[in-house]
Amino acid sequence: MSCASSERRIALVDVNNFYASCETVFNPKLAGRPLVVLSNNDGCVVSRSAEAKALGIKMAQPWHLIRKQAEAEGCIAYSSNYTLYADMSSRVMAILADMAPEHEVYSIDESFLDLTGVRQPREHGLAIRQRVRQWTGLTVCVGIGSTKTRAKLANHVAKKHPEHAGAFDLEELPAAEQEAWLQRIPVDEVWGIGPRLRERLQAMGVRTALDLQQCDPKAIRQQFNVVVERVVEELRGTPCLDLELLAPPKQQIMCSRSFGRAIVDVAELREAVISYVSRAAEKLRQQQSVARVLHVFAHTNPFKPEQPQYNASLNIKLPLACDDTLMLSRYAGAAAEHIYRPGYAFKKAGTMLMELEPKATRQITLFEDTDQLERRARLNSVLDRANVRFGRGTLAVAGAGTDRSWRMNRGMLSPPYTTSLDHLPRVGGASLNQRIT
DNA sequence: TCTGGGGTCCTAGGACCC
DNA sequence: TCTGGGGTCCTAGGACCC
Repeated sequence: MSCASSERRIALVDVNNFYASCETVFNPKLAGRPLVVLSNNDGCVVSRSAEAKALGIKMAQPWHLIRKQAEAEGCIAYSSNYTLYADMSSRVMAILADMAPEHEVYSIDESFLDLTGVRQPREHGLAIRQRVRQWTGLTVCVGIGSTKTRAKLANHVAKKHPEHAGAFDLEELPAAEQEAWLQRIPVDEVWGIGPRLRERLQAMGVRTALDLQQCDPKAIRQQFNVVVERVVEELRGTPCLDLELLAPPKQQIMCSRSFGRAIVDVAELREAVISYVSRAAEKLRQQQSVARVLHVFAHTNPFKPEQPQYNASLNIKLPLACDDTLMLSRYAGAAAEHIYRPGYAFKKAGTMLMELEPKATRQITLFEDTDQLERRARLNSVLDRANVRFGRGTLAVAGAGTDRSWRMNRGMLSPPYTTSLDHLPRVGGASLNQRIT
């Protein structure tokens, strides 16, 4: 007995040009203009409006190399405003959660929805699109398929072919039409096929998504590995990847940054590393884990090969797994001093917390001072609450420095429109805040 | 002056053991 | 002359994703 409605249907919903679109929502004058959002330190292009794409601006291009030309063509650049994007993301995700029984938040702007059993999946996709647009001002595309990989492909079609109105269901088509679409899609547009695999596949004559789908999975496993084999199976409609409804806890937590200017002083390197490990510890406590290993690294600017280069890192096994900012800061500071070498211009440093385990089942050691641990836990919780309520960095360990002139550059940052009363958009000349006060 | 940050999974190969 | 073999664990590095 075949019952169409019981077949697995996965939708991939993603926001078009997410960061650039967030900026436009709050500054409508930007609509229709070429606009890019830059990575930290205003380094690379990480999001582009349709008009910026039309100018030929590519993802990940260093801004300083294309700035002159782009600005001459009327392109506007913004520094990335993650506070704003994270808030907009949670609004979109709340809508999606409401429109499907189960969904997986896959990234800041993408979500997989389970539409199995929905009678007209594509119509539902259009409804999702309509609601997100109305409630947030953002535009999403919806791709529907029997596996995650096919949903991704369908999403690609929805984005590239406006005649589908932003929602495309691969499975509602007859087999011949499905194949025709797959044949139009280059193999490296398939989820999981990057530049290296594309090269190897092309050498074998596998150029399109259809070519890859028609490969023998077992042969692919022989020549590549189990990951590529799963891609082929998913393309053929055999699910290998399930929806992950609950995000599993991270296995490692990293915080690293490039500096706004090079650091030559050990005291500054120490400050930077301590401020990064503080942030990492905050994330660690958020997921209620403790870390057993701390990794600290720093390096010079690889893009300046004429300058002396130095790459250093240190792994520290902690005496007990912990989530304590003060303790982690002490070790991170010592590590920074240990890897520091005079005579080098450091451009980037970072910390990683590894070998994480749930705090609840942490192994207790024989000699630990329980009272001290409890006092520290209370201190960290005050730290976290203050920083949530009054903004990141309100309370910090002194070792993280107060001047921080090495901090990243964000010269073109938009206001935190949605998360600060002071920056609510103004209507009729007066902000809500002014009326309140 | 100016080139991001944060993750995951898999594999190969070495160390070590019996 | 002739120099095992299999298992496990760990780590580094590759490849991918957004």
